[in-house]
Amino acid sequence: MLELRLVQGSILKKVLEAIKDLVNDANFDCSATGFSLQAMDSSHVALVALLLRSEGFEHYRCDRNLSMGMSLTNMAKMLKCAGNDDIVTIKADDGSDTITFMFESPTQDKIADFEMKLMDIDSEHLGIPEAEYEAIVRMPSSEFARICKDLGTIGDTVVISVTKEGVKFSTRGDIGTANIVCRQNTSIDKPEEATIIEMQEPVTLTFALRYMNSFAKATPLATQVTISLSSELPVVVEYKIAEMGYVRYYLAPKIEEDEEIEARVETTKPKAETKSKAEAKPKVETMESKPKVKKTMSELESKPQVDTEIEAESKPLVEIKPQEEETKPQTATNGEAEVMDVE
Amino acid sequence: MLELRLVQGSILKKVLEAIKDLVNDANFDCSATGFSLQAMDSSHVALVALLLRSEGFEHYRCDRNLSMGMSLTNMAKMLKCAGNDDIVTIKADDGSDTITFMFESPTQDKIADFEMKLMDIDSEHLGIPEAEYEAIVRMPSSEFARICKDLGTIGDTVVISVTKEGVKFSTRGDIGTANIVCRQNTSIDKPEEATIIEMQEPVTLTFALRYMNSFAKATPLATQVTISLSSELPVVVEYKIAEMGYVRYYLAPKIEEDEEIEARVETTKPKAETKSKAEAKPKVETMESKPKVKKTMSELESKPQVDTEIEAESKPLVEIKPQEEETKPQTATNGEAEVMDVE
DNA sequence: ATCGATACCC
DNA sequence: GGGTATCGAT
Repeated sequence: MLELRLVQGSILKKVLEAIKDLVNDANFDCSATGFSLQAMDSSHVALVALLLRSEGFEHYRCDRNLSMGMSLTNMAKMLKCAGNDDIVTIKADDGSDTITFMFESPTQDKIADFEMKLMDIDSEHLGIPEAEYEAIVRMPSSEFARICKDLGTIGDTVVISVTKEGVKFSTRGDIGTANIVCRQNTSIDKPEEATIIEMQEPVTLTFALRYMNSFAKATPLATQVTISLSSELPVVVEYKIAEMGYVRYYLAPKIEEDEEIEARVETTKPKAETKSKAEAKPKVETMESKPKVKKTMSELESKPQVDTEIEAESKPLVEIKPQEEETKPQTATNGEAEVMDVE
Repeated sequence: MLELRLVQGSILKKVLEAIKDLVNDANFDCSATGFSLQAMDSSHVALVALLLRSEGFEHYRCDRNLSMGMSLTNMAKMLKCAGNDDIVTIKADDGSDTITFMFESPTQDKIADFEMKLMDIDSEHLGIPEAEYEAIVRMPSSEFARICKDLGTIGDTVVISVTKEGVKFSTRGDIGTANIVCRQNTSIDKPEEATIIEMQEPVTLTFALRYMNSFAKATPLATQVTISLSSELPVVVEYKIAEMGYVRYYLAPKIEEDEEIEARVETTKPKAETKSKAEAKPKVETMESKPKVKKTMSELESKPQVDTEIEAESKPLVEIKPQEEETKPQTATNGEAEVMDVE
């Protein structure tokens, strides 16, 4: 028996808007600790981790650990039917293959319940390491979203450089180039507008704007976003959910090549294990971009699904593997099992 | 070396929104006088003239006259990346084939620079005559925009009639007819809402609503619009830009035929010199409109490009020529050189 | 079908 | 000025 009552139902609505573009189907894990999810995006390039701690719910009953496979698309559809001020209750009976979402209007004059079929999703629980980051940038989430959106109109990738002066976002595209520098500012009176940089080491990394813009869908969840960067590690983009937990996105950096190296790569065929695949949806653009060897965070070491372990604070390994661009699902090019069978 | 600093950067954003629909590529001319542009719309029917006087800039440095060809589409894209409160600086080095737009947030915490390639646009500088107009209507720009939009849902052309009582906008379409009369009102307390008519002679002229609605994109630039009308002259629709200059649109009137004449024209093939051409982008609309003989302001006497002459106050001739609907570029039907080579 | 742009409302 | 909703484009 599962019964989770969330007074601020809009949080769940926003959470689904924040992840449904990236992940179509996923298992929600429910334990005494909280309600959580962890999934690779459908192209196996990025990873989403959600945690809603039990303390954040008005009422939280979870008799035994459950892993419930859901279509996030359909779940989002149902949650859209909840008013922003509605109280949302999630219910599931033991052994049931459905889940129920209940929406109560603030006045209690309207009570709705939506039942959704669960699905069997074969995923393994991924371990995500705690890591030390060379630079952590904290900035207004809306500003980060605006920058990613703007740069996305110019180019496909963003180079993020952190120095102690500030953080620079750069891109380059057919129509020109763009650089946006945000200086550190400890806005004391308006902490929501602060930009704070904790930096051990200057870092410069490159990422696909396409994913950054997907991550930015979480903007309504938090006024601030935290971007944690280290060379050779996936970036972590985190939106804290007040009193409850977070949505975190992980994305492996692309290997940045300067022009010369790029030229060399052209003649050197990408090796098999780099899994260079054609981009699934080549944008209609000058296809001048040479094939590049990219790094991917494709396979995370899968942790045996001991249980429906909630805490993401466990510390297994993350292997950085060569990155592929968005791939057609399951055209596995090596013998390793894919992390998820569901795309 | 060019460096223009505009504190109210939103003006430039609005200017581009106001002209980019009409003109795809154009030369910006920069001289000690100011920053200006003059271009025919892509179908060579309407003309846009922009002037931003140097006095309106916080800092204005223009060592020598420059004519810089830009893709207005791309320039608009970049300016969209500026915040509405940003300070915008335009920079170009001598001999450089790029231009840089710098955006500074009001707090100076965010500084962006966007570099755009210039293009070589073969345009001649058009002379625009100062003319006496039989009637000048000054009215709220939003009201004018609303009228054009509304009439555009009913018909394709608007008949503007000015009498001393007021100005009447009329149209006729498949579903019926519409007449909107605006009476003169010298709103003293709210001058922005005034409608003022200066009239020597009653005037009635007909214009394509399609263009009027493009002109109305400039509405955010000014609370009032000025419409200057004379029989046989292109209408001038002017939006003043506070402290800086203006955006002016010129459009030749159509020859208005009543039903009987129209019927006759149907049987009478339009003469060669009327240059009736197929509409380049036939909107998905009931193509019942019979071919009509229209007047065009297609060829303005081109003034030799003495220099990057800024002032539009020079007074060459405008020849009123039979109007064509939007044409495929450069299917010239007579020996005269087209005014612009770039479409 | 999805995304982006635009128009309207708060 | 921001958010939402609708419409058009890809």
